[in-house]
Amino acid sequence: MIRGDGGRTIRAVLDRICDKWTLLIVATLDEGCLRFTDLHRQIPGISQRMLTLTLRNLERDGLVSRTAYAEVPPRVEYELTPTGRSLIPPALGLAGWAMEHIEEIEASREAYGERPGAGAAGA
Amino acid sequence: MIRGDGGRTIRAVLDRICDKWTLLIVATLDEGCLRFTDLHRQIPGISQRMLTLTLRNLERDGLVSRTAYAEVPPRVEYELTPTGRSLIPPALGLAGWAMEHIEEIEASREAYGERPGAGAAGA
DNA sequence: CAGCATCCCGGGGGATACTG
DNA sequence: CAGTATCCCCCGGGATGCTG
Repeated sequence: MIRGDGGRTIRAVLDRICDKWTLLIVATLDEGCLRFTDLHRQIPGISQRMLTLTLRNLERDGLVSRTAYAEVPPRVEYELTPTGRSLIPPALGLAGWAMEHIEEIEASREAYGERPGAGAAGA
Repeated sequence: MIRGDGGRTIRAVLDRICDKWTLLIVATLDEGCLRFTDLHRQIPGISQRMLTLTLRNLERDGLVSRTAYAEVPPRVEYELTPTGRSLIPPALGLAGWAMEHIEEIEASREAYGERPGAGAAGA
């Protein structure tokens, strides 16, 4: 179950992969080998700072491999490791759920606040 | 696929359910109806502030229902809605992955830094 | 018991500028 | 091109205290 041994273990991993960008990067790398700039372009809102940091973490955790080619115009390619690729299916599961339910979630959020009696407790 | 329509839609939902506490709370509520204090105790690290806020968001998004009993010792019960319950399976998928791979992730993290040639680029 | 208000700090993370 | 370093602001989120 999700909470595992008191939630500790799972929390650790969840904290790691559930940040703002990790899943997006992993998902993007599902396409295959990509260079830094490619990733940067394919992931709209990300800053190169966060891209770098997140990639470093992913590399450190063994989910992504980094290959630098010592060429004059530097080229660095990022690719999912087998472990990283194994994250794709469950990530797809979550993404699937997200896509299936986003509309009712947003509808519910709209409705909220119109509540009879709900004091609309500030932001 | 994960990135959906350019990543926008999915990002929205992911940002919502991937925060530090949401999945833990949903997981805990999988047990059934729980009162505020019960939740507070079952989720070790959480502050009542974050518990309240996260519950409010979950309620707002229609994943959790809140029932307040107008009794003298106030009693409020939280329960997963059908939508909320539908999140359990994919969440379990992710949790399963986390449990299966946490060891190699932590091992990989240990190994990192010992890299031959890796300039140990500061923090 | 449930939970809102307030204070306050750390750090997540964007923008910008510089380097190999 | 692929980063790194710096500045700096914002807000996540813990601690505490008060109310119904």
